[in-house]
Amino acid sequence: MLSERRRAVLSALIDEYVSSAHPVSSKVLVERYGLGCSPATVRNDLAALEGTGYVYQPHVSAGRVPTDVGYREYVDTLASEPRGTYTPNEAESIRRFYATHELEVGDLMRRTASLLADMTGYVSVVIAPAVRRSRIKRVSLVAMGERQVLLVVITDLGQVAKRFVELAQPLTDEQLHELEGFLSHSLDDRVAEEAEVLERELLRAPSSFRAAAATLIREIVDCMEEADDERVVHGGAAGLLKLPEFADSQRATPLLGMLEDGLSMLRTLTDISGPGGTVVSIGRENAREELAGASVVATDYGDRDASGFVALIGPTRMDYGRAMAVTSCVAGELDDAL
Amino acid sequence: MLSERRRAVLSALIDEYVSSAHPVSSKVLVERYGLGCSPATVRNDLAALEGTGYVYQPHVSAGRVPTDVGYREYVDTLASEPRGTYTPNEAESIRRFYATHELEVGDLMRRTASLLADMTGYVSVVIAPAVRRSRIKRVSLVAMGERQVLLVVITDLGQVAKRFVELAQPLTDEQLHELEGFLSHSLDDRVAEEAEVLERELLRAPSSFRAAAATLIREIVDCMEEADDERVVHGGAAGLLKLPEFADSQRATPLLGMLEDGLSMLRTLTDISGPGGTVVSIGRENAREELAGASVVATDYGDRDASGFVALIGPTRMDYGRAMAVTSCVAGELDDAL
DNA sequence: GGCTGGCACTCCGTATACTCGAGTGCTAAC
DNA sequence: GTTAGCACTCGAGTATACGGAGTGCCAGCC
Repeated sequence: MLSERRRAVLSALIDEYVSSAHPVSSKVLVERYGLGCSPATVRNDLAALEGTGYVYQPHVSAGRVPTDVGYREYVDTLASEPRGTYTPNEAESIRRFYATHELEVGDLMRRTASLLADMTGYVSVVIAPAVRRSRIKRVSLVAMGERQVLLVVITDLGQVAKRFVELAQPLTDEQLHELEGFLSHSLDDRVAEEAEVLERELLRAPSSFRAAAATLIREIVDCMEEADDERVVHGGAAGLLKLPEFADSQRATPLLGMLEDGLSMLRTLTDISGPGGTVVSIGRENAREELAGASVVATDYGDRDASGFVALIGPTRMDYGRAMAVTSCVAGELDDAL
Repeated sequence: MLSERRRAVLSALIDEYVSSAHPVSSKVLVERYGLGCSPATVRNDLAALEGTGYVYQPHVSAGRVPTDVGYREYVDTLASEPRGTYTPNEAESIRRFYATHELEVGDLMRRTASLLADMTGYVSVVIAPAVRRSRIKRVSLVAMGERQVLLVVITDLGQVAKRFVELAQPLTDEQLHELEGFLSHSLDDRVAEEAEVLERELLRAPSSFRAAAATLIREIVDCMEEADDERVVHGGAAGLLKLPEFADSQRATPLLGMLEDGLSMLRTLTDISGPGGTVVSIGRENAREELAGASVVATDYGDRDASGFVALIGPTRMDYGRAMAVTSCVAGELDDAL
């Protein structure tokens, strides 16, 4: 499809544009990227690349800028012939970052988000493993009033879901304790998603608190699902404004607004990424209008039991090679950490 | 000190500047604020106010803009003669917002932050009650490996502190269960701050796991203190960019950066606010450079057992009356909710 | 056929000059 | 102490001119 040199020209143009943020001229390409031909030749190639939609000219006497399609081509070639875009030192420092000590999931996510943002200057989004797919390890019932109980569910990853529950009938401390034991024991290693199974367990409950157990099992499932709404952590939002494409605050507002709404971030990212390693979604490829000028690089981590995503959001003029390398390296470390 | 009319002129000037964001002329003041005198007279007053440092002129042929000192004067008079700056409807809708249902503290904080930001358009910061001052209600120990234990502490407000702990010696499930019971029972209603008391409890522990109990009590205190680093919630950051003073992203970056660092927000706000109702810190009055162009309105809530802050951060050109009214109304609702 | 040097052309960004108008300070009169 | 009148200042907006960067195309060359 694309001749060897044209591919090289496109690649050089993108590299240059990524670092300079200015339309790239034929002269610069020849001077800095050793293409072994004259500017005039490169101009012919650029005209051809413009014909196929890979680049465009902001105005007649300007250099070329990559289009979303151009980036897509670039990324696809990149993926097939990966090259190291960070130093071994960086990989090593990521490794050391996670080696420090065993962390509880929430901490792990927060620190991961900071690490990603600090390393790249882009916005990072980290999605923790779904609580409703984690194995229940403990159910605690803490009496808070006459009929009020604080329900706390602890999972195998150390995640916690909690909620106040109003019981229909008051229970004595002993009953509550017994109920807690019953729930902890019979739900041990169970997953909220298999709700029917949980209901079945119920039949074994002593009749004295079967009604309360029924309420609680429903509440457990429900509050674990609700806890999932808060498994989105992000970092580096302030860094966004330092990038020229978001220096105009009008361009940045929609994205920052979206970032604040964890739930919509969650949906957007799950739409983009499947369980298939690193995924890149460029500019208008994104379904959401807020991401029209942005690209997302996402990598999944974990196994079927506990999985989530690690993502970077930057301008379409993003260092894709580096972003992909960093997210996959970090995802790999998360795999190990879990 | 300030003559009756000059005070009125300053007040009118600030009201006008707050809503228009443009330097205010003598003419506008007379026309819109019924000062009952001519523009020339107001000009004399303005010149006097400039002499005392309450207002300044960006350039010779511009109107006047309030200084930090001017705002301070305005706020102090405002505080002594409060006037309703939101409609009864709004107070009612705040009340209804909290009446919906009993919430766990984390949810309560998040929703409060959104409410404040939505109502005012400023950035909101909410600080949850200190975990280390809350009463312990339950200590859960969940075995995660040979010697690894997930420690979860639940407090009377439903807050949770957790951490992985590595025990020196492996314990059997029964020992762990017993230890959990011992800790839950002997630390019930205790506060992490009274660490010495906790240590004393230790002497009552059965010798079989006294060593483990010692480790755990230390970890409990420590992780409750650590949990306090994360009790800061904020909202409305994206709204900041819509304000003309932060439209230039260079001005917004430092503030947004600071907001991302929960710990430094916590310190800053605790420095500003004491346990004394609503506090206002204007522009350069703030110790931190990042807040030089911003004002903070903070109100404390809760009692000695469980207290925190509710704050709004906006430009110095802030609607102080409204901000103060809204924060204190919300703080009052939080008082009731806890 | 593909590559290259030369050249005319386009259009952006910047600088300069100019005008208009808003708002002031001052003065003199009430 | 207040006010009307007036000269003055300076910013914001508009028009104009200019230099330069970069292209497209053509003609010649390998």
